[in-house]
Amino acid sequence: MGTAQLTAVPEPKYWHLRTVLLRAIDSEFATGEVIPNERELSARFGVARATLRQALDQLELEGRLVRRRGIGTLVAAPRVGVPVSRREEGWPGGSEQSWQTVDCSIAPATEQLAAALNVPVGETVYTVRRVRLNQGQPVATESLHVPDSALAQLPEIRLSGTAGEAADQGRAVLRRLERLTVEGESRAVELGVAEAEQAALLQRPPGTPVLVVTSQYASGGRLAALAVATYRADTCRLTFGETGLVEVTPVPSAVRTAS
Amino acid sequence: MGTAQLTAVPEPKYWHLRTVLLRAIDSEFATGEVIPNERELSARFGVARATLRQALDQLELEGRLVRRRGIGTLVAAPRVGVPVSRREEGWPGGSEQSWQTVDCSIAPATEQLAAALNVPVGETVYTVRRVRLNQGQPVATESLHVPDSALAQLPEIRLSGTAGEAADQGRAVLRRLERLTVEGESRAVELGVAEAEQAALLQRPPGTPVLVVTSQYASGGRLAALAVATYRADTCRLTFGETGLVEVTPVPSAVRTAS
DNA sequence: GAGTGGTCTAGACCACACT
DNA sequence: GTGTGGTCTAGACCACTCG
Repeated sequence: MGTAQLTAVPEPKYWHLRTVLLRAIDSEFATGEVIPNERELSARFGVARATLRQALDQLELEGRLVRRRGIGTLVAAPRVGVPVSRREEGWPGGSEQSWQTVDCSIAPATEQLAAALNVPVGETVYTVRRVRLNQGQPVATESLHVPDSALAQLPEIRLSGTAGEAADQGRAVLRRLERLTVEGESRAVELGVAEAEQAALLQRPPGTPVLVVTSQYASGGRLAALAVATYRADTCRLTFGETGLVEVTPVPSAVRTAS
Repeated sequence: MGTAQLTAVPEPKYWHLRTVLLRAIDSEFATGEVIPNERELSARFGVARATLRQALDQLELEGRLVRRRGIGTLVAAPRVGVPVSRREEGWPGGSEQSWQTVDCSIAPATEQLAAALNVPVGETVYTVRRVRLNQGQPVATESLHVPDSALAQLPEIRLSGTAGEAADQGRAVLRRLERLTVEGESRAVELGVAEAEQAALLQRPPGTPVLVVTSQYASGGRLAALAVATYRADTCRLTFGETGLVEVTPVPSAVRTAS
């Protein structure tokens, strides 16, 4: 008991390591720089590689590190702010260049989907899949579900190009949606992980943490469309700026006052 | 090459395990039920315990499982929808019972905080810390930063009770804020991890994933307050319902059409 | 081929909750 | 005390990127 009261609260090694590494990457490394490899770091700190990796896992979840197989571990760039609230961004017709239609499928509503769209089971539902790009990199995927009955009052659109192509069909659905007057929209955000399909579109391995944004669009007193978008949690900060009155501050994630 | 094309894409074991376990908890277990312990599951599936734990980690991140030391691993309840957009919820004065003031500190703005609030370094800033409760359980913590200059035009409030108490002081600041007319607010959501202080308030271990909500409130053409709230990512689904026209659907997280 | 991160193993001990 | 999840170890091999 001679050395008592040292680290009276035995904080886990990996958590302490995270703190040490966080300070290091904040002060000694620049964005995009590679930090020493895992075997060297684990040796330097006198821990097993698995323990060191636990610390790196945390920092990666926080978006501070990026690990690339065969390359190394890099200091991540600050997260990019991605607007999701304004209709111009989330709804077809706005800054179109940020969304890119992948394909479209037509199928009768499953029980689950029918309940979410508030339509009878078996009703025809269009599903448009899109990818959102930011500076050339995919940051989100989206599945936009539109029941056929919501499009019924809208004029049909015939495409000039090769009809029948999946992506073209998706674009046709989007064009018709543009003519819809949206009276209300509500959104929900939660944490999820990307399954194989979405992970591939995001160019990330399965299990990648994502922010799942569920958007409901109301028109004519009913639910006209349901969008489920998954944003890369490591690189994205979702912004809901109703009014652009105040510029978005960088990231005061750990704002502390000396109390 | 006799057994070729079997599992041509060698999916990691832990990912496959996750899929199997997910199906199991969806079909064979009820909310709150404990699933077999890790040592038994790892034996049953013929994998090391660390590999099994990797699968459980994923499911816990998705909010499907809750692990309690000394107890076991339980099937988690569906995430609760937590409104964060409407002023009545996030701004003082609304449904007061959901937020509980912890304490308040007064300090000159640090460089970082000054930049975020757009005030000169050293200006007096009130910081009110609150905890948001949902059905008795803490779901979020918040630090609300208010520069003194934003309160200058508001009448002072003298408390009837024991003045000087930290929580009372916080409530006094909140009461004054209620009288402020807010013209604009913008929000950002990103993924983070809870540090020691916040983790304790949320009754979770450090490193717990959280959804960090940064809110800016504008008044009189300037930034009047900055709130940084951390919501438990495992139990919360943040809802941004501008208009309550459409009820929020359960969770169509993996809505798929047979394509 | 050399170096990197990703996966997996088979153990060990600890902290905690119940009985 | 017994059983649970939490941490940690010291290895091994694989998949990928590069020169």
